[in-house]
Order: sequence, then C-alpha cells, then structure tokens
Amino acid sequence: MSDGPAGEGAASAVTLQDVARAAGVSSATASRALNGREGVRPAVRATVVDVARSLGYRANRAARNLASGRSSIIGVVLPSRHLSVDPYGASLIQSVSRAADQLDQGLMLVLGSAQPGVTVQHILRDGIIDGVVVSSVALGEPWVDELIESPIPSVVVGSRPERPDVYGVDVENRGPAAAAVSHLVEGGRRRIATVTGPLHRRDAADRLAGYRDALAAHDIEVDESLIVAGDFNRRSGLAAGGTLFGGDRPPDAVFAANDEMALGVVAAAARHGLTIPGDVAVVGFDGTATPEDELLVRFSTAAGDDAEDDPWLTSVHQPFSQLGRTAVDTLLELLAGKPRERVQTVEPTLVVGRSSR
Amino acid sequence: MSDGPAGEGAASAVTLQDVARAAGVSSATASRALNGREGVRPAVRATVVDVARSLGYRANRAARNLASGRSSIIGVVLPSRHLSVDPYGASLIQSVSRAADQLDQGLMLVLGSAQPGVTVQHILRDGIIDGVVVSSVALGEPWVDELIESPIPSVVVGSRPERPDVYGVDVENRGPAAAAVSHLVEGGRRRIATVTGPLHRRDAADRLAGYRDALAAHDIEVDESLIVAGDFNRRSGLAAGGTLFGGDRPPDAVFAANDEMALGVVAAAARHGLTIPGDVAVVGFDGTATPEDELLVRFSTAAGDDAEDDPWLTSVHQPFSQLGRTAVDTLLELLAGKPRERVQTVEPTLVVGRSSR
DNA sequence: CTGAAAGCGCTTACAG
DNA sequence: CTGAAAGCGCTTACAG
Repeated sequence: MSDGPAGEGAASAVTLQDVARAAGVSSATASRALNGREGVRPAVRATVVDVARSLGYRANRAARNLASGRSSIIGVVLPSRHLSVDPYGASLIQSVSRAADQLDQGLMLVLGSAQPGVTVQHILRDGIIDGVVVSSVALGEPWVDELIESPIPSVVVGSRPERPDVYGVDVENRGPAAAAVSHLVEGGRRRIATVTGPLHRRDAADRLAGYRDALAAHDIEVDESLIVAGDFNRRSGLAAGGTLFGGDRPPDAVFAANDEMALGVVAAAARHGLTIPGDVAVVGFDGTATPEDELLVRFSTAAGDDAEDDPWLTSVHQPFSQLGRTAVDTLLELLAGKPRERVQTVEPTLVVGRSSR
Repeated sequence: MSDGPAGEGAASAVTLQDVARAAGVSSATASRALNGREGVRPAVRATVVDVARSLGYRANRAARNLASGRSSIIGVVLPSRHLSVDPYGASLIQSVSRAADQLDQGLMLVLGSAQPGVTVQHILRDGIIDGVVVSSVALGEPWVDELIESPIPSVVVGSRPERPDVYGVDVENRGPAAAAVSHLVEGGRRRIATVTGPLHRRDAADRLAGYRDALAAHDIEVDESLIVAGDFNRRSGLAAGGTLFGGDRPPDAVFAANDEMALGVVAAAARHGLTIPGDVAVVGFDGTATPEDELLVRFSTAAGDDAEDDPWLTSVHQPFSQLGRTAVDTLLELLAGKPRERVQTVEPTLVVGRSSR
C-alpha cells in the first residue's frame, strides 16, 4: 500500500478543480496549462503543473473522454490464435504496449470475437478506443479488414499496406535480406538455399528478391532448385529443410525468410545428421527465436550459455520497439489530424550468431 | 464498410436520448431498462430493448463511466517478458479476453512499466480500470504486489493466493498430478521420476505431493533420487533430464511439473538416444506445449500429424477458458459487492498423447 | 413504475 | 492570457 506523492490511497480523486483552486486559477486555465495548450502565461503554467504534481493529480479519463471525444486509449489488434503461437505477435504487442505507456495512452487488447462484425461494431460505437494499431499478421481476417475500412483511424504495423489509403509502418526487407545472404557468401558459403514465405505477400517476395540481389552482387548463379517455398510456419521450414538436405547436392547454407522456418530448417539439419554451422549455416529473419528454442534443436554441442549479445541463431532482427513506437506515434498524429507519410519504414539489423560462424 | 443494423457508419452516436425518444420514455427509464435494473414494466423494457437494438445503440462508455463510476473495463496484468516467453501467460490472456468479450467488458493490457509505482498509480488514479485479473506468473514483481495490495479489486488467477484477503481462481494440482502418475503406473512404468517446480510455490509442492500420492497408492516406494528439482523453465527440464538419463538406473517415465520442463526432458532423452515412449514415457502439466514444439524435439519417427484430439505430449491440461471465465466472473461479482468464495478451484484434465503410450 | 433534475470531471467555444 | 458557462451522454437519488 505504498502511496503516491501526495499520499492518497484509492481513487481518492484529486480533481482538476482541486488543482485549479490550489493554484489560484480557473479550471479552464488549469486544463489548458496541463494539456500544453498555448496561450497560458509561462509562470501560471509552471505553478499549475507544480501543484498538480504535488497533489498527485491525474485527469479522470472518463471525464476527459466525454468532454473531448478522445479517450487516450488505443487498441492493439491481433487474431487471438497468434498470441500464443506466433512470437512475432507477442513481440509486437510488447513494443506497442511500451510505446503507449510512454505516451500515456491506455492500451486495449482487441483479439476479435467469435461473431464477425460484433467486435468492429463495438469498437466503433462505444467510442472508448481512439484508434487501432493493427498487426499485419491479422490482415486477412474478415473482421480486421472490416476494421481497417471503418472510419476508426488505424495504422498497420509489420507490412506495407496494399491499400493506398491505409497508414502503415513497415520494415525494410529486401536490403537486409541481401545483407544476410551476403554475410553467408562472405563466410565462404557458395550453395546457398532459401526458404521463402508465401510469395503473394510483399515481405516474402522482397526477402526473396534480396536473396537474388546478394547472389547477383557476388556473381553467384541462382540455382532455382535451392529456392524452396514455405509459408512462414515452422513446419514448412522443416519440410523445406528435408527437401534440401535430402537432395544429392545439399546446400552449405540456408537463408530462411523468418525465424520460425529457420527453426524448422535447423531441426531438419539435425535429422539429417548435419552439424551447424559446420555442414550448413542457417540464417533467419525477425529475431524472434529464443534461447529456449535452442534447447530443443541443440545444433551445437556448445549449446547452453546464450549471451544476450551472442545469440545462437543468426537473424535479421526486426526493430520491434521502433516499430511499436512509430506505429503509436503515427496513430497519434493521425488522431491529431496531422498525419505524416503514409508508409514509414524502419531498418532491421543483421545479428550474427553461432549458426553461421 | 459493412454497416450495422441501423446502417450508421462511424461513431455516429445513437444516444440514450435517441432511444428514449423513439421508445416514448424518459432517458432514465431507458437507462434502467437497458441495464436490467428492476422496477421497469416488462412491456416497457421490451420496447426499449427492441428500439435500442434496431437503432444499433451502444452506451457511450465514457459517459457511463463518468456517471456511474464504473468503466466496464478490466485490466489483465502480466509481466511484460512473460508474454513472449511463457505460453502459460498467453493462454491466460486469451481466455480472459474471451470472457471479457462475452461479458461486454473491455480489456486493458497492463504489462507494467519500467518505473516501479508508476503503473499502479496510474491505474488507481485515472479510474479507467474497474479491477484487474492478475496472472499468478506476475506475482512477486514489486509493482504487481503493490497493485494487489492497493484498493483496486483484483483476482489472482493460476495459483492460490497466499494472502487471506486476496481473491483467486486456482487449478487443482495434487489430484490431477496423482492421476498423471497413476496413468504411467498403469501403463506399466515402475521407475517414475519427477521434475518439480520451485517447491516454495504451492502449485509445485502440490504437484510433487500428487506424485507421492500416486506412488503410495500403487505401493511403489519413492526413490528420492528420482525427484529432481526444476524451476518451471525449459532449461531446468533439460538439465534434470540429463541428470536422470545420465545416471546408472535411468527412469522409465518422467512426470514433469509443467510442459516447458517436459519439453526439456524430451530434448534430454533425445540427446541420450532414448526413444519416447519406448524407453521412457514423459508427461507434463499445463497443456501449453504445441504441435510446433514437437517439430523441434521430434521424439517419435511418426511425428507430423498431430490431430487436435491426439496430442503428442501427454499432459494435465489446465482449463484455461474456465480459468479466465471464472476469474472475470469473480471480479465482476467483487465489483458488484457480492463476492463469492475467496478461492475457487477448477479441475484440469489429463490428456493422453503419444508420449506415454 | 416513471420522470425531471442534478451531477460525474473534464474541455472548449465564447467573451472579455 | 484568463474565466464563466455550457455541454459531453450517461446514471441515480429524489419525488411522485
């Protein structure tokens, strides 16, 4: 029951009135001062802010919402199943949550409801959510698409929105994928395979393009038999690895278009008795594989201590915190009516681990 | 842009006034009718409800919150890191989310903030959250403990709260653990080991007690060397498995106190060249292991098609949806001032998979 | 059982 | 730059 600055316990509710009175101004002025509106004498503003702090004042969200039409609550949209299955979704939620916290926005979880239409209607109608950050993994769900087309402001994060009227924060795919493959070439690998994502998706296609770019840059001819289609799921990585390692001329390196598939590839290598990185190097994309994952695949006898700065799986790491922050920033700007560019991109980073050294 | 029943687009805002007018009653009566308050003529109530539905009315949450002091928003509390690492946390969130949806409660994500105290103070002060469901995995975090001790109503889910003044929904541990071990005995296993959770935790201690119960019931003497301490993390399961399988009298079955450790045990078995369930049967607890996990450990050559009703890992499945629903129900009753029992328990189910057949 | 009225705690034109 | 006042859309005593 440790107390706040002013020592009050529950929703003991220091109101704007209280602050105004203590500061010797009207509640209108107090409101303006606290909200950073212009047209308040600096000295007055300082006083109000000080008083508010010392009283431990927090604006009542409901009242603010009702008066202003803004709730300072944003939603994060994800299909329910992705929360437990997809490490990408979890990472995204965390980063959006942190960003929302920093910007003093509440974060509501919108996992979608059984009855299509219901969720969206609810969101639209009860006005508690100002706008939504939509994970790109949610795209394609009927209710999510409906949400994006609805009047509620939305920002898609994790992929370039196809629709020209939708805001999005995307990660650069092609260049970083090329960098990952170049890293393999520079490590002496020559037969470099790739396991792609579903190629109708732009990110998947771009990562494949990056793969081709890198080989071209190093004057390595592309062997089309080394390009195996996957679907971003672990199982497809396993299958692709089986195909590649079971062939007569197995690759000496594999670039998987995401970490989940890379895990599958690593497991496949183990099943074929191949060592990593000795026989084959593996590189992923996303940076979502965990040290715990290594415990299961255990590609190297030296497994175990996975220092924070020396991960086991080489991968192109998505800048999740930047993605989340940019998405929330963009949404707030949209809400304020001063939108920035429609699509913003952030740069991922190649993090070299033990799987390619 | 598919529209709702009444065809309005955005927050076009059908208000209580609109409903009242259309129904020919006052807004007070309309409010009472819609909220199920008693003292409204049935016929009137029916009319109001009908009108509201046909107009697509949804109460403005902010207004309701301001007037009633209740927001119909509950928080779900989880330490941030658990979202991506711990499948238990994700499962819990999903179930709480579904329950909240069904009960028309908004769900706010409270992952905690860097600065201790800040999160709790925010929650308390801005009054947007009526109460919180706290995942037991969050217990021990300073800000979470602070939250539980604060005046905001809370329900702990997933373990029996130690404090006598805290409400909780717990899962039965001892009996089901005994059932799991009995299942192994009935399968002909005799040297049954267990990997425990941290024994200062009640759930861990209870699961160990269940293990002893089952052996006693079958007149099998407990070999203390077959009881290995773990910490609920995958790594500790791997280490425990290494100890057990590396000994001179390895067990023919292992009961791990959770699925994460069971995964580690399975991986350890593979490293020792043991087949599952041939050489050793493995049983877990929680039901959080996924088919994807099997792809990595691949304990059986028959891996692959993991039918929904035939999982690979035998495990005591927690009834997550029931846990979530009960937690939310309990919280709402607390908020309504008519709390039920302080601790409620739900029964998990032993689900037999291929790892013990 | 029903309605008129006050009020929840803010924000925001509107005057000054 | 500041204040008095209205109003956001509900709920809830208080009368009747």
